Amino acid sequence: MQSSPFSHLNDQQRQAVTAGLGQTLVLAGPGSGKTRVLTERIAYLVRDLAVRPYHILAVTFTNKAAREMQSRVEQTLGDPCRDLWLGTFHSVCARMLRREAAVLPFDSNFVIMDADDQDTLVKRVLKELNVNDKLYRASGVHAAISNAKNNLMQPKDYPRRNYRDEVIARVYERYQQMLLQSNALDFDDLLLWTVRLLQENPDVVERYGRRFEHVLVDEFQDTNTAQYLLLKLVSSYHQNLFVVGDEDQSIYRWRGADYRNVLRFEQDFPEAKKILLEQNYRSTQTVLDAARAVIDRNPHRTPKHLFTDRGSGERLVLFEAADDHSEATYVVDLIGQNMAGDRKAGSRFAVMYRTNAQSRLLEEAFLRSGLPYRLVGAQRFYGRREVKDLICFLRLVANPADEVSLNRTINLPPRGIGDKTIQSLQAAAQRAQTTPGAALLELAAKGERSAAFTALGGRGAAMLLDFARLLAGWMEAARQEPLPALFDRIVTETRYEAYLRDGTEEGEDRWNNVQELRKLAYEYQDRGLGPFLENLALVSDQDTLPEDVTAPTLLTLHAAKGLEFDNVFIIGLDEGLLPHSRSLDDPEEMAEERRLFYVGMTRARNRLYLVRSRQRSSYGSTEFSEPSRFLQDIPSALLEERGAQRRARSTRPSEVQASWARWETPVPAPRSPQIIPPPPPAPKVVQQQYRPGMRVRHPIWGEGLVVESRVLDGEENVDVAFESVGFKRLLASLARLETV
DNA sequence: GCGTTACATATTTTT
DNA sequence: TATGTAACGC
Repeated sequence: MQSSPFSHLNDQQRQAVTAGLGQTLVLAGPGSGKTRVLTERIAYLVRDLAVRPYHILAVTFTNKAAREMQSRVEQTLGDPCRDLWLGTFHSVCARMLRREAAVLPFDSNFVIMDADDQDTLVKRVLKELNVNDKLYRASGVHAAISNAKNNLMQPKDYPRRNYRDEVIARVYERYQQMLLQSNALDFDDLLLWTVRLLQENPDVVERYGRRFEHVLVDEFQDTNTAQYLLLKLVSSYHQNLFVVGDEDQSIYRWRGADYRNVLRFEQDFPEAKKILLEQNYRSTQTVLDAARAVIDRNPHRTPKHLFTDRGSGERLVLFEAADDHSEATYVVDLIGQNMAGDRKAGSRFAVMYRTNAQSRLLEEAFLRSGLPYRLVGAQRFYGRREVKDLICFLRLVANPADEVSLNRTINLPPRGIGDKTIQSLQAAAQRAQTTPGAALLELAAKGERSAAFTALGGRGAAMLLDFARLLAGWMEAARQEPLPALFDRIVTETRYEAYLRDGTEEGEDRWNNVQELRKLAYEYQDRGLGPFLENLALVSDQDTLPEDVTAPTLLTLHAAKGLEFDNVFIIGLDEGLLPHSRSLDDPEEMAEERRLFYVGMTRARNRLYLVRSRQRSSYGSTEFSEPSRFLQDIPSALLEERGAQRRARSTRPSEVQASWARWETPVPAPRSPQIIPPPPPAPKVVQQQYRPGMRVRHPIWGEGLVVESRVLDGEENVDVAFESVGFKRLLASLARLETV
């Protein structure tokens, strides 16, 4: 059937897959088949160019993407491809660092600290250095440190422009010291140390450079400075760097991601080939046009003209609810009606929102309606206290130098070791030039008669000795017994079960989570403790989510990236929420909010519902809100308005409107000018000249298509999609438009 | 050392 | 509103 091996690809995709040597930049719009391009490219290299998988490195951001790519490559090639080095940035780095630990200031069995641990550690340093933690909030300092690391700044490089910088630099320095003392790296370190490793060791960079004949990267727009440099280093020998991304889907700026790496790539490699994937296989043209109208307003991007052969499809629905309760009810009712009793149809729906807090009213509405739902993200399995507790016990066993884990577990469940005792242990360790963990183990080895024991003195010492013996026993068990046995031993010997199961329902839930974790440990019994811990640190929750493929999905816009659904609801389209109030004063952040909305819109295959509410309660108090500025950018020809205003005018409410009307609560009379609903359209004093669908010519921008035209304040406003510059809003009286 | 109460705080969270 | 943290008193 397949005459050519690439007959299933479009021209642009084929060009990308078979691109020659050197650097290649593939700008892939949403739904344009970028995963397919990446996997086909790998298969092409192996099958047609006889590149050994051993010489290929492919990097992604998520484990999910890595797994998917791995299995698709295997499918295409019909070979397990074990030598292919494919993984997330962080796992690839961890692997390299463990291999090359000989030239690094830590052991190959280092532990990886997650965001929680980093926070804990920052707090400890703030306390230790007597920093005013009201003025220097841990989260802010942590962010500053993380930012510095992402930009490859070490403590000594930290710019000290003011007193605050001075403080942060001091905290950073001590923080870094403590990590190394604990034989630990945080997420950012994985990247930072790898870059340093390659920069400072010519033989190492040459070894890896020679090995990786081809380097491929997914979601390139989300790379930070460290990752960008890493890619350059690792591809420095063969110079075959193939990156796929989309500036318009960069939504992790706040984590150091910089979509401008796309521009930097073009500057650094002027010879690079650039390929645009613009054919969309997911959405209707209406959805694409609406999304484009929104994203085209962002500066500094490559304009893209997404098209589809799926047809124009239905208009978007814009619904304005009276308050946030009816917003949620509207969504759930509509989903219920559309599912029409077919339980399995639920998976075709997704509800997306800016903040996790918004899921709550939705959940309540789902519960009331009796429909099942699937919530992505919100409370993270590994973040749960009891799960984290046990992970820390295990981490301590693997690496007794880990002070964060030691501090967390030493008095867990409460066994009479308080702050004071911990402090004296720390002091004793410092005197002996060792870590508290090592001091404990020594205590366990020598017992009551040791000098260390007497030095600690009194009741604290006895308690410490108890714990030290437990720890020593577990370490022995870790050497002798399989992982699940170690796990059980820890749970039993700490009486953790009794501590959790306090008779409450919550206690049972927590205990169940412990059982879940044990199951996972069981799966790792062949690989052992080290790999288990690394996996816990580097694997996200989405990977372990129980997949109920039949229920509607509730998720944040961030979590939605990379997914698609037949019907998408985006709720909370209000100023202050989307765009979020925190991004109002920074144009870069505002541009990111726009991208976030764009990502959400382009998840929809068929129908897109945009929902807002005139009033919503936050932190207990109720406030009025105005429609999101992004809504104005969508040509009204693409929208079907439903909801409060529309209902007032309509003589015969639709069934949907009738159903949500039950829940609607009366809107209090507006009291201040800014909450008065938009005025009714001004009376038409001008005859409309342009209609959607007409082709027009502009003296500068050339030909374009009228998407929408309406009369406002006696002026005809025309929205035109130009082939050259994209979307523009013009005044008919001023712009010298000609009809073609 | 531990449990209670008052109080501040509040995006997004691939790894 | 709800949640986590800090100070307080036993």
